[in-house]
Amino acid sequence: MENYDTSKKLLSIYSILLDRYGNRGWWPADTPFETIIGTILTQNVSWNNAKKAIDNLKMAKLLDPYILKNSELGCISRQIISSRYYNQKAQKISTFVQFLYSEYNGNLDLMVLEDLPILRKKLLSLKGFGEETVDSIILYACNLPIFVVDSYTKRIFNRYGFFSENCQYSEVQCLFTLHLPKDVKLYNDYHAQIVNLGNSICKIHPTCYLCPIRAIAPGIECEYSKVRKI
DNA sequence: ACCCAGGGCGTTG
DNA sequence: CAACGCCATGGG
Repeated sequence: MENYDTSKKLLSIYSILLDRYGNRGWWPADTPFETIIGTILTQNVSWNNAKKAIDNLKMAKLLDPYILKNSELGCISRQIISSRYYNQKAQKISTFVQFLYSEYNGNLDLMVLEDLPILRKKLLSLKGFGEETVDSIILYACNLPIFVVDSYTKRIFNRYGFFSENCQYSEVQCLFTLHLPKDVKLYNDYHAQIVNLGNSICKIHPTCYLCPIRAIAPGIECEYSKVRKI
């Protein structure tokens, strides 16, 4: 937390969101394995669509590493059509469970013991697993401290003037990790609050992602010059 | 009929 | 490396 002002602002924004929306209780899943499947299925699709796909996998008794490892791709993709890009996502699920067995004997508890930077590098090497998905797995399934960045995070905090447009994932991630205490609970709920904000913003104000924060956070100003059409 | 959701990869210039 | 096209559902 080298820059006190930035730390103060970020903590202040979180505090306001927490007061207003309450702890989001992420990730919405029964098990860490379900969380991981969820991170794959929710790529560029609404959670509603991803959730349906997970429910279908459950009903088909497929939501299990061993079962999935021995399932045909078509068998998996049939159950996850609602999640969009279902063929690619079936492949990603298959890729992960094969990785889980080859590296950790199919045991997530062993994966969690891995050194964080090494685990991150290994997961990033899997086809279809980019930074956001990998960090979501590490934070929400492994409960290890890494800050997750998504398009909402970039959009919202860019408009607060925290960084320039078209910034790299790592730049945004550093903003949070350098200025917030390294706390899994905080990382967990902060990202959840941002997503919640992104999901609910349009209902509050159709043209400005910042207004809800601004409305509840006097003193933290929205840069309207940067506001464009959603 | 639009629009866009809790991305990532491969291919261009 | 940025700017695309591609993948290919469902709710508003």
